Amino acid sequence: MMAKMTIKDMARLAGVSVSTVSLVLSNHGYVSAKTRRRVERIIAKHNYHPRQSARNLVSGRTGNMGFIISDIHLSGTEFFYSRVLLGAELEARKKDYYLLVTTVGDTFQPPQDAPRFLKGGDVDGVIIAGSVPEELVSYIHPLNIPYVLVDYKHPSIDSNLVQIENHDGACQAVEHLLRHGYRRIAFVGGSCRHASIRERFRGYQSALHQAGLSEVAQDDSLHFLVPEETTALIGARGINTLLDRAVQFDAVVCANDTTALGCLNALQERGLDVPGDMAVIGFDDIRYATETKPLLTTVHVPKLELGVQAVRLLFECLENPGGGLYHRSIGTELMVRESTSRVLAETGAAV
Amino acid sequence: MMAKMTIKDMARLAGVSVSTVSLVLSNHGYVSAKTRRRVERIIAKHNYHPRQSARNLVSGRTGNMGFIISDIHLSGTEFFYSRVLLGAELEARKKDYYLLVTTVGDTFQPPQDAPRFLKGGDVDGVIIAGSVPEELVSYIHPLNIPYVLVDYKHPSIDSNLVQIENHDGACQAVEHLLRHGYRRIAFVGGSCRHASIRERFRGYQSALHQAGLSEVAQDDSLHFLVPEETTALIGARGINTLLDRAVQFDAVVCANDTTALGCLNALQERGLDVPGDMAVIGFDDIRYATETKPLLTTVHVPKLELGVQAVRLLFECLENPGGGLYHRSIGTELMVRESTSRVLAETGAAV
DNA sequence: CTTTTATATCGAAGCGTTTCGATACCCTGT
DNA sequence: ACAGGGTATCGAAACGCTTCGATATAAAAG
Repeated sequence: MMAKMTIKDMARLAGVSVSTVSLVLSNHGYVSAKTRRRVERIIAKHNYHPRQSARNLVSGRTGNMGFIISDIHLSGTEFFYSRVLLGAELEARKKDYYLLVTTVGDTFQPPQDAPRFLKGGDVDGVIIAGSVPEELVSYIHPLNIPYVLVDYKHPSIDSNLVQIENHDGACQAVEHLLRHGYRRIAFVGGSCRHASIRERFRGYQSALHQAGLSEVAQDDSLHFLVPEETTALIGARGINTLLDRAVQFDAVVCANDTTALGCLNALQERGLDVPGDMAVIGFDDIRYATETKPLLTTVHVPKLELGVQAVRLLFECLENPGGGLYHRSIGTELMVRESTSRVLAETGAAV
Repeated sequence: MMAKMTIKDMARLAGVSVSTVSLVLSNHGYVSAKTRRRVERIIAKHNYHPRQSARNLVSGRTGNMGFIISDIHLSGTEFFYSRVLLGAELEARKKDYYLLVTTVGDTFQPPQDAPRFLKGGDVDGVIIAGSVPEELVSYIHPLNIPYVLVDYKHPSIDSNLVQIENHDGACQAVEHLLRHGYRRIAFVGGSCRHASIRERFRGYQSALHQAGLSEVAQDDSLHFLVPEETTALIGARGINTLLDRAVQFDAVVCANDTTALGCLNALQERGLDVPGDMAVIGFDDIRYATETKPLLTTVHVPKLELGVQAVRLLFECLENPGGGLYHRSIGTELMVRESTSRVLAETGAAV
């Protein structure tokens, strides 16, 4: 169609200088109301938009932020990080930033596998969502580019962090079960190398301690923890393992919802009723939690909010360079649904 | 740390002109082996990388492609489009392109809701994954910017397309069921406004026709189709509706795996055995298909490949402007697992 | 009525690249 | 010995924008 309009064209058409048009655009210096109107009309009429690359060139910033996620997390396990991405996008959009999304595999060779935007300096900051190879963090850290980790933590490097209150969430879960009369509470989960999962397990333990049930908290025959990525299969295997051990338990806290789904299936298959014979509680509140039978009681994690806060935090780093590290904790909320309502069910029956 | 290195610094350090460094970088004109080596050493030593915005400014291109996906698809339903995104990213990376990811809601008001990168001309092309508001396509189409639709089609506007061979896939599914002796085959699905789902339904019908079972293909009491987005709940509702109609059927083809999961759950709850009493077959081959009990037989859709092809197609458009429209069809593959293996099960029992 | 001060506009430099001639060299072939 | 062509290098313009003075006018202050 027509050639690309530039700021020069706008200036010519409006009968003013290029600088004036720029001032109108940026709302910076002095421009008379009359001139401003005229320029704005011309701009609107020709649907002119400044070229970002030109702006970037002079401003030195890029207007981009990198979003790194492991390929497994993006598309392999659950919707969790997609929602974090969505939240980040929405927030970045507000500040007119673009998200450059890239993925990393589970191995990471420093120079080759590094996202291009890091080498090229094409981003002003980076968000890393979920667990990634440690080497990635070690690589980025000395790069002197602001970055924030979401739901992940490097074992030795201190970074900007947006975290879930996993400990507290797991406590809520256990306390809920205790309130409903469950006492022998098991824990099932995969991915125990992930800090979040470990925190959940600790939260589970400390809530039991608090309640004077230390023998349950300590009883490893009630705990199924494996290093593999969490899948429904892991959950099923966990439940079956515990049941085959012939230990007594009447409830199970799962490391996340995916695991819980596996538990639900396995229990159903073995003819056990949930929540009649056994309560099941998840963590994350992914969508399937509301599509199971029975509906899954779980600890809701505000995933969008994680993304939003990550972006906000990153902006704070940008505006305040050398301002130390920030940590942000995002609270959880217990969603009571059907998989734990033994008491409610009984009450219901009594009515 | 140290200030940003520029091409000038490299030139100075290597004792050559800026243009020579540029020539080395781009591998274009004549550079003596000796000079090239020297320049390359300096570049490597200082870890210099050309600023993308400067390059873009002069080249006129942006090095970005837009990736638009509805927020529902990104994080609401299934992993399907996340994998398309992943495939697209991997392919774009090969050509040194960045993906600018953005989402659209289910309503779309032309100027305000339009992705910024479209207005600002910050992308060289656009990929649209999954169904989006029609207005989005109407908006982009006249913009004179190459775009390709993945697994979606505007009702009246002709676009570059990457499509799934839905019709064929559904035929494969039905033929598989027929081979295994199933005859009264139902169809359950949501989102029937989506072209892909409709094609699957048509494929289902035409395979039945081929087999001389037109009365099944035409019998609407065997078909459950609703306009809502597909969820497991829809699948459960579908199965229950059909069963409550008291029509005879021994197999069900689902519009996608999510629906199939709902069917599986509902059937189990009603005490029906799969595949003993009823075969269930899905479409898409999402990860949960391999985590159900029984494992779900389904039509595999190569999701990564959809993304890869979309990017390739977009590049063809870029290299060949005004070269007409391209259509690409991606084939499917039947994954026979447990939910349809009545014959195999019988055989197994007989052994 | 002159001196400040605030307001309005503009020209030009500069951001970091690529690319288009221009220049200079060294061979070859005649 | 000289035209011509391949090789090697460079200077300068251009890409589209922001921003820093400079200049000019009008309003406020002395």
